[in-house]
Amino acid sequence: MDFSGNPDGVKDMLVKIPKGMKDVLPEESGRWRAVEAAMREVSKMAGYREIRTPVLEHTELFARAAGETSDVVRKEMYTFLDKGERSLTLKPESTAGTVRAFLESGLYAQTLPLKLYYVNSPHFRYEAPQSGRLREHHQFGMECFGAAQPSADAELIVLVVRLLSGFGLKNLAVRINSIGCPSCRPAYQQKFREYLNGKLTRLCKNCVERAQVNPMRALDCKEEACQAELKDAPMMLDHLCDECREHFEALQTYLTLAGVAYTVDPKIVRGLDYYTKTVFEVTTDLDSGPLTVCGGGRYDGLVEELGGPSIPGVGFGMGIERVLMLLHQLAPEECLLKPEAEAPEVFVACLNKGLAGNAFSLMMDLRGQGIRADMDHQGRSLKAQFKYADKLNARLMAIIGDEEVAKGVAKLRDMGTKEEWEAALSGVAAAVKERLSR
RNA sequence: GUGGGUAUAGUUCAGUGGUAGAGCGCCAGAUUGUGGCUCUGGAUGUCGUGGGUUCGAACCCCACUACUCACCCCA
Repeated sequence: MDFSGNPDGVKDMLVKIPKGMKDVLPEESGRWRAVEAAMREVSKMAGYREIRTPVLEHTELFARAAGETSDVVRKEMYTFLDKGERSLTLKPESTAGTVRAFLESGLYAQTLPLKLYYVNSPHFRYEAPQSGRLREHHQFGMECFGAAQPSADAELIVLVVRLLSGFGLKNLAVRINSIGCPSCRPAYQQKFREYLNGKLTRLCKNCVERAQVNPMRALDCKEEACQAELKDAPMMLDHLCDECREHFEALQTYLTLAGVAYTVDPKIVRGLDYYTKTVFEVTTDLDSGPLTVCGGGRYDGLVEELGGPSIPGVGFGMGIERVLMLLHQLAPEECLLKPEAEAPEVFVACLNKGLAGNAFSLMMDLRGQGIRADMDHQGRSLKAQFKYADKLNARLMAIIGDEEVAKGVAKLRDMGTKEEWEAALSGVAAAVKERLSR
């Protein structure tokens, strides 16, 4: 690439992807399509249907849904004013937009539950990028509206586990918790806040702040000192109301019925304020520590919070980049994800440029009959065409020289076995299909 | 926001003051109708940017920028 005509520095901006963004190159895109296809398939099997919501929403929507005190809203949103002075935000998560669409389109007036999924939904968070954490990432997510029963929570968790293990992923841990509901959480929060207030001098700066705005966040603080102080802290699980406790117990019964292993982790609280009752995470252990692949929970108050009727919801989000990252670490024989074949089935070569037209016609004929075919566009020598075809991983070659043209045939070569034979031009497609089916 | 690390060919990187290097990749030839292997040859660099020290800087010093990892938080 020649930038000699550009002033200094232009190259850096012009041919430079913005921070935290990533291109999906052809090398990778097949894997993306394969995981997306699997996600669509499991969704369909469970009666979930696809929804696509815009990348932009009104800033207020996320502030109301995620909660003003959440880190996402406080410091990680991509927010800007458009030309009409409206504050818009690139979505940091998809539940809020899904609820908005659910309400705005009147979907709640239809038969419930309504089960929705999205796949490859782009999300943006303005934060320092690092391994497994980009500013733009993509999520597969499922949301179920109007299902108050714990079987709906369990359905999602089981589906996630089966999806991921279907890819060949192992060492996945399902962790669940209940963070109560408006009838039991406030009393607990008061109690917990009082506990924290007695320890303020020994907690980290963040936890002191949390004690005021959102005390339960202190539970998953990574500071060892804080964890030590929290050892005897009151836990939400011990303060659930009857309804929440029964819900949580039933969820565990369903998971057991499905044969899904899980652990109860009373310290999972999640970063979004809208969750009620069930919260869960699916994590995997990397050298660098645990990595959350999927997180979700129940949000029975969210639809109402956003101005709709009182309709319960439950859902999750799964980071597609993270799933792909884990698949990448698997040994080839462990990875059960099979991207579709893209290599040419036939590469059409010609002996000299004068025969390029014949090769072109044959290639087009093969494509018309559903065969992936390719040819050289650089005027390469025959030898170089072989090398090129080899690079492309072509299964067969069809060679056209002056002799072949005179006889009205093409010479076929199996690139694996080196076998060669002739086929009449009109019968090349049939010969190729016969060979490929072996 | 806080703290590390890195920046040299298309790419991965070596090079600790004195001629700009290697592997891989790319192109060509050995093999004028045949790929993978081998051998031979070839092209490709303002050594991130700006300043300083020095007879001399890719190398030492300062600043800046970018990237990257970790913390925080999350998918």
